[in-house]
Amino acid sequence: MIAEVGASRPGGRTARVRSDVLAAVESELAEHGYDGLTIDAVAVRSGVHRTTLYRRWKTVPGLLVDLLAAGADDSWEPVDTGSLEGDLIAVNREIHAALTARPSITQAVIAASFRTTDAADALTRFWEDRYERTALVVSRAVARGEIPSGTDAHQLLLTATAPLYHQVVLLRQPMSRDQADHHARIAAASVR
Amino acid sequence: MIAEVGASRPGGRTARVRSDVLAAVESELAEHGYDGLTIDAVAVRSGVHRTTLYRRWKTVPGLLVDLLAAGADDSWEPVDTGSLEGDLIAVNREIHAALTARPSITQAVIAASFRTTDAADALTRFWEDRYERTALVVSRAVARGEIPSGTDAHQLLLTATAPLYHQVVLLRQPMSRDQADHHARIAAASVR
DNA sequence: ATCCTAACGCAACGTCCGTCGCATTTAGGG
DNA sequence: CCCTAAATGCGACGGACGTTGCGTTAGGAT
Repeated sequence: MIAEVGASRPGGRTARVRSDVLAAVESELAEHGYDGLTIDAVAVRSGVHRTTLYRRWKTVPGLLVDLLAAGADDSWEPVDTGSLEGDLIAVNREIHAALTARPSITQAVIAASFRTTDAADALTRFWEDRYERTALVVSRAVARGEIPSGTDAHQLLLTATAPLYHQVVLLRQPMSRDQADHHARIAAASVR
Repeated sequence: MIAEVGASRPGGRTARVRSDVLAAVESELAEHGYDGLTIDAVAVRSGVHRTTLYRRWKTVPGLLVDLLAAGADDSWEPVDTGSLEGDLIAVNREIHAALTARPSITQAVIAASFRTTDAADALTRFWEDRYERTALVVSRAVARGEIPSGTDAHQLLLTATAPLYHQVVLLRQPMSRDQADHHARIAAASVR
């Protein structure tokens, strides 16, 4: 439904159609925002027929999920700054950048996740993967002897990252990079 | 558009229609969830005509906003437990209850806020009001001498409450009351 | 008790959205 | 180079959604 993995005919026109469509989605998103995102508009802009969009992506959330998948880096790892606090700050700055980008694909997918269970599941899986990978900063800190070995990685990452998401996505208020750093420091200090 | 404040004829049938409709919204929400919530279904269940719903509430998000307004307590105040940590735990438990209720009106309004700017604005105003009132726990703690007077109330409340919202609403994973308490304690400890 | 009009009920209409059947193109293998 | 089937293009259809004009009901004031 989403990925072209294992598709029987992934090359040539099919791939071209996909990239055209996803590019159109991003442009439409930038111009009209999520609530103004329409399958028809994407079809017109991309030059791909409506029916094809309905067949391959079904819904607007489906388009955004695929856009997220196309942009996801399978080899992503949290940067190693040499300290837990530094690592958490780096993580928060990445999230900050993703949420304040124009258009923010992350924010669009979040919005989409409230409309179809498919999108909700895709986003949940994406985040589970990301939080799992990010847990590396905790095990590195344990290895350095910065924090005790029993530390709950997820709770720690939640303390660091949740305020950022909450402030920007749900409270819909701006958050400066300094504030994002601040919450990373609080999280780092909470486990010392 | 939303509130009946200052309406020219708020009594009798009009009020009855409103409560019938809002009750139907809650029932439909419980049975079919937010994405299954339809104006037509609410009309049928409530016995109120479609046209009336479109005229008074316009959209599904409009219905949910009014439901939120109807349930909002204008005299709400955070409970005073005698300590900052206790107060924050109490706040988090209220949020926890609101998010895990079935149906959770809060979650439904959050979903609605991604569809219309009206709903987004209403939710933002609601939360601004709540966070402002909740800042009382911070000033009480300052008065007690628990924390320094320059403490940023919003950042502190963000540290305490954001993990709860993030885990349940965005990550869509369960959060125990103990975990909610835990994050309240971290927040309290972060300003000592 | 009577009147006025806000609020509601009702039916019909137009539009938008998603689907379906069929024709056409083209990727990928023989 | 040809053949097959997957993928796309195309037009039309049906249904859901929101709107509009008009008639009816009932709240609130005189």
